[in-house]
Amino acid sequence: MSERAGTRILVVDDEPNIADLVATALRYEGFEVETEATGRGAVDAVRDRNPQLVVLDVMLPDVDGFAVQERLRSDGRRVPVLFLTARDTVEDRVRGLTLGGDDYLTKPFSIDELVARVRAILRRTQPHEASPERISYFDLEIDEATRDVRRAGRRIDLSPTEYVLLRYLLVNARRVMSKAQILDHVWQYDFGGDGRIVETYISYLRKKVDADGVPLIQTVRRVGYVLRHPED
Amino acid sequence: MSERAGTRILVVDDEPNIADLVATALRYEGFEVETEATGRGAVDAVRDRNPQLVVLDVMLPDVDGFAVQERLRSDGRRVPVLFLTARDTVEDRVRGLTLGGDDYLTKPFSIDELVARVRAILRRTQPHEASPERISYFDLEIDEATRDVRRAGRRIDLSPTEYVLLRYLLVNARRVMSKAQILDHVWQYDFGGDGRIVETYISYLRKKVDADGVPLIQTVRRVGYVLRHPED
DNA sequence: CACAACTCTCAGGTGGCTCTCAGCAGAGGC
DNA sequence: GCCTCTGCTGAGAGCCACCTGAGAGTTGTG
Repeated sequence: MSERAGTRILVVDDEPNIADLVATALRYEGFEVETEATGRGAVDAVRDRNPQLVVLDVMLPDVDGFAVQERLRSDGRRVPVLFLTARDTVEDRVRGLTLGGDDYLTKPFSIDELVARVRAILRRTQPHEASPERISYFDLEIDEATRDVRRAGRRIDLSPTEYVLLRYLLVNARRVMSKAQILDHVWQYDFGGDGRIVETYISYLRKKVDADGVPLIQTVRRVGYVLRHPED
Repeated sequence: MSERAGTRILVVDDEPNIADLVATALRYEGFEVETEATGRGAVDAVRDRNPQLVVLDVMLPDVDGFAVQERLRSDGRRVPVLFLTARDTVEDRVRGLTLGGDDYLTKPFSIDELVARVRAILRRTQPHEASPERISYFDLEIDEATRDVRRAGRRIDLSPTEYVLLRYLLVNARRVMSKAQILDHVWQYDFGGDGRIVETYISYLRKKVDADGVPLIQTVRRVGYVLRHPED
């Protein structure tokens, strides 16, 4: 975490709610974050502050995100970009993005997914930056690169939502997370339903992860859920 | 990757988009890349920087690519060249190129094909450069030199696109690749369609590659495709 | 010029994933 | 022990990602 203290990230979105949401989440992860609302401001901010990564909305009021990237390129800046796009804008204009270490995420996204992408990009561009590809607790392990999930060496198949939920619990192993926290991190930020969906997905996970072996997914009544060994 | 860190490549194209595309892709592979937009600039850059390989557009505003090559030869430079040509130009003038360690690629090309050619040339000219001609996973193997594809020893016939797609999955075995990534790397850079073509070609590949034996080409719903043994 | 190979589009069908809901079980308070 | 509240889980609806066969258009070849 402390290695991350010097890592500057610029977040560019004209919706203050989204910019705040993303900035807050990234600051909590230990990054230094600044926000901009316009393409023009983004170009200036990159010049001034020289961030290691830009989170960039494609739909901006003045210059669109792709133009901002080209501007940065022609400036000779090699800063990698994580684009935020609407679902229907994606297919056609995203071509070529994944070549240079850039990536994209469709709105609405989940915070945990955003953080995971940010980490993945920084891992590629700053290899010395310590942020492990493998996360494990007891006999449960996740490989971020291959999306492999293993319990005692045996491979487990998870759906996307199940995977993000388990990763969230694993990263916060031994810490009780409330249903509200889980909803905020794992589900898309515009999710309208209530916390009962978390119960459902916990149930799915238990069937797959805790099927054999000690149960690692624990309920803490009226508080939330933890990933923890019963005797730990 | 680290052996490649000292390998300098010069990219010469007067269209900035193409030069950027190629440079970005090669940098991502770990090469040191510089770009030039003119034949004259290319000759100077080769003198100054002494690259191990030149990627050279045949159609340049001032001196054409072949003339640049002759100029380099008469300078006593033995640097190998990968020519980029339009489909309808100069099929005849390109013949005989492969004798000198050179090669060519017709525009529009796919990034993965370009990278493969670059690797092949460097393999020939810098034999110590570690980059295997054979790539294999489980009982599936391909030979880059002969374009042989074998499953459990049995030869498999693939169309050009099928081959590039399979090679991409094979190089990234056990890693889930999104349709966007596949499109960016495997299809020609000017392809206008959407990701459904990937589904079609995955279907073709399955019929040929996974016809007998365990299915290696796996769908990860809402994420992408992987080449992976089911129990691995 | 006919034929074969290849690329790409499209539409119908299928199944996986997400989410809702209701009934049940277990924990904790009294 | 009884009651209430919280959480668990099976069933199922709806959506949409994906699969595949058919065919059109193009290019290469004998």
